[in-house]
Amino acid sequence: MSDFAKVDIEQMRQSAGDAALMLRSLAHQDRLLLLCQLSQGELCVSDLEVQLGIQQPNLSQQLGVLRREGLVATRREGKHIYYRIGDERVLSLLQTLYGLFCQSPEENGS
Amino acid sequence: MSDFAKVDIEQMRQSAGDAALMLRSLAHQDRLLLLCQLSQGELCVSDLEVQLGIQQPNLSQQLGVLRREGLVATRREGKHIYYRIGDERVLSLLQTLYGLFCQSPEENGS
DNA sequence: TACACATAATAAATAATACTATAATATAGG
DNA sequence: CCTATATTATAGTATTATTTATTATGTGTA
Repeated sequence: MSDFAKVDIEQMRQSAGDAALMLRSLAHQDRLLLLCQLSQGELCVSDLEVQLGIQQPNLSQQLGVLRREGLVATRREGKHIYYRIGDERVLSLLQTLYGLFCQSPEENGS
Repeated sequence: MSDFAKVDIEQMRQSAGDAALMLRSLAHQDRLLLLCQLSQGELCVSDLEVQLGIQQPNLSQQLGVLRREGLVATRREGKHIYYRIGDERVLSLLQTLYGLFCQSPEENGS
């Protein structure tokens, strides 16, 4: 409830487009779970596959979405490919979402 | 980078589903703009129509999406229907998004 | 060769968009 | 009251795009 929209409408439109683009990548149960896991550290695909119980091609497809948007980055180590968060803004958003959806209402400081 | 996932995987799945649902409503340029406008105070449909330049039925359709998800609430005053933010979590998210997408990098405290 | 992962190529289902038309509600004028 | 008009919502629809799961195949590494 503070000082949004000191910017003009065209800039707002631009920013809203950018934000919507990122939100679209986040607005997916599995991808959100993936990012949560990765927010705690690097993991390779087979780790994620086990933890989330998603079939490999589907998993790879969702990781591809996140990769193309730059939300995750990768590193190869032998036969494994390790994923990590690749955009700091994702961490900010995850923090906010964690507060809103994963913490019990009592521990809210509002 | 703090203490995500103290919750078990099933709770995470549930929370991720809830969060994804809300994010889907936000992940849309026009709806995001609508919410930004409303974050500064009540507005009626025709106000929004002028400010955003969206045709009335389309606008009403997007408002309907937000209404069904409880993200906005309404109040009738004469012939006009005033919309306002109906879920505090939306304000939190807008704040975060504002910081990430609407402020210049220099004014970031990271 | 076999393992780990990515990509491709679908098919099926679902959703988004822009329209036009019409309905519902409220007020104003006669 | 009755009617007209303004504001908003809903319905119907055609078009297009997106998502999802699958199966198959490709690529890089050991």
